[in-house]
Amino acid sequence: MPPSHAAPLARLDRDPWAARLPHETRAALLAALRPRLYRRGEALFRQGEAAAHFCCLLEGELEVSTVTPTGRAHVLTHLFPVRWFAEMSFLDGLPRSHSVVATRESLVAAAPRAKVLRLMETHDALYRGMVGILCENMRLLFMRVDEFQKRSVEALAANTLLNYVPDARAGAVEISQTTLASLIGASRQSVNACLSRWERAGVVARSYRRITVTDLDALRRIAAA
Amino acid sequence: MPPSHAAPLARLDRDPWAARLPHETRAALLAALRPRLYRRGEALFRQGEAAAHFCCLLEGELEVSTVTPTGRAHVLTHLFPVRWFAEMSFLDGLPRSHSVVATRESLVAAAPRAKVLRLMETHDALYRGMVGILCENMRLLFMRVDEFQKRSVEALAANTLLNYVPDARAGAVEISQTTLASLIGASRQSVNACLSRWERAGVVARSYRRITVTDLDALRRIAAA
DNA sequence: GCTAGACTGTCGAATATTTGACACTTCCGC
DNA sequence: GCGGAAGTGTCAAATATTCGACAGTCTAGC
Repeated sequence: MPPSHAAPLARLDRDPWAARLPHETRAALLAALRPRLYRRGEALFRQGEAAAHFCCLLEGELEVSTVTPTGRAHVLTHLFPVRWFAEMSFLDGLPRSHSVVATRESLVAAAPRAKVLRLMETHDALYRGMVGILCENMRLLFMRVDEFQKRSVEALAANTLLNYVPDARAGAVEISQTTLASLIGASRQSVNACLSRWERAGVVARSYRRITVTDLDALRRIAAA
Repeated sequence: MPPSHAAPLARLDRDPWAARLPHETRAALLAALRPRLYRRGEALFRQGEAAAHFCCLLEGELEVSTVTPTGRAHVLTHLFPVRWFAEMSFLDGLPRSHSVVATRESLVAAAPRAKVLRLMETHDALYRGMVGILCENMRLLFMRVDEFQKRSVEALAANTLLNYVPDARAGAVEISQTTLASLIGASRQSVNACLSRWERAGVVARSYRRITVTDLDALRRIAAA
């Protein structure tokens, strides 16, 4: 489905975070947002750049990644709409810790940092709201670290897949095996072998760039093991 | 060295975070802090409890851990003085995500949440300062996730050790191999084998509950590999 | 519609890691 | 000072994972 050009910010009407802001604050923030369409593969910003915007993904999908000092790129996670992001750099003013790239055509609304900072001077709720987003993301990150203390590809793949299921339609997670492997830092072959085993057991179905979860409970059991 | 009972909060004189607060704000926060001595093994609070305090470790060492739904305990990290903590639960008011236990006799100053919240109403710098701590810790956590995308015990152990070196005296990291293994989610035997190899190569020296790094550059090279 | 580039499925050999076992050491608390 | 709990060093067998290779499939973009 192509992103809607007519009323780009319309999707924010149903965003629970924005809804919790005072009416006037919310209106002021929305007025500062500038929507922009990104093509597949296009970068929103790169690791190391200065924080310049507070952003919201309205449609599409974004990939958050880092390059290690040695040059290898690691995918941290993917973002799905509606999702506010880039709040950490915004709040502490330090350079971006990650690169963000559109993995498909995506609609992103961005508010310039200077403008939002000025807004915050009079709208305290905006600052507090952003801290709320930060806390939420930090709790997710803690869960992520927890998952990594299981080292088997089986458990890691199951956990990662489960994290993506909420953003999937009908249990079909649109992710390549190669990317899934990169998310957990394993080789694509071992991930493939794992999925192959699961398919034989009737837990998932594989197809090109897509994994369909057919037995969610079984997957959960594998993830917990 | 036994914690000093005379002027427990004296160590905060040289804490850079507190120093950055406005004089009056800093004084008000310090007035709200109540120092308490914890014995080895004693818990400050448990995962799932309500946020009740904003805390600062003055002396000793704390262990941050979770219990997974299956009941297995995982060590997330250790805290060393001077270190403010418990800011996430404080800011979002949600239950503690981790348990915190003293691994040796430790001096901790804690300020009741209600009192600090009241303080924040008039001292905005306190709120902003706490958000600064949160951002800092989140960036550390991001680095942690990054490290986990290397899966070899060798690289994980090296990275973890490097993280602990700044808190060590003369390169001697006081940590049991068993705990190190739990930090990276590997078996103690493979960690031991790894350390044994490093010792033969002259990178570290092993002794009871202590690992002394003798060739920091070599360790860094291993961590990056 | 074609085609280059990306993704998948699978193999065997080479490594790395876990597991269970056992003897030994260190140190904390009584 | 002693006893028990916790930690260490090492082993061999069983598993799990990586790596290199190769043939085949899919699809975005021209």
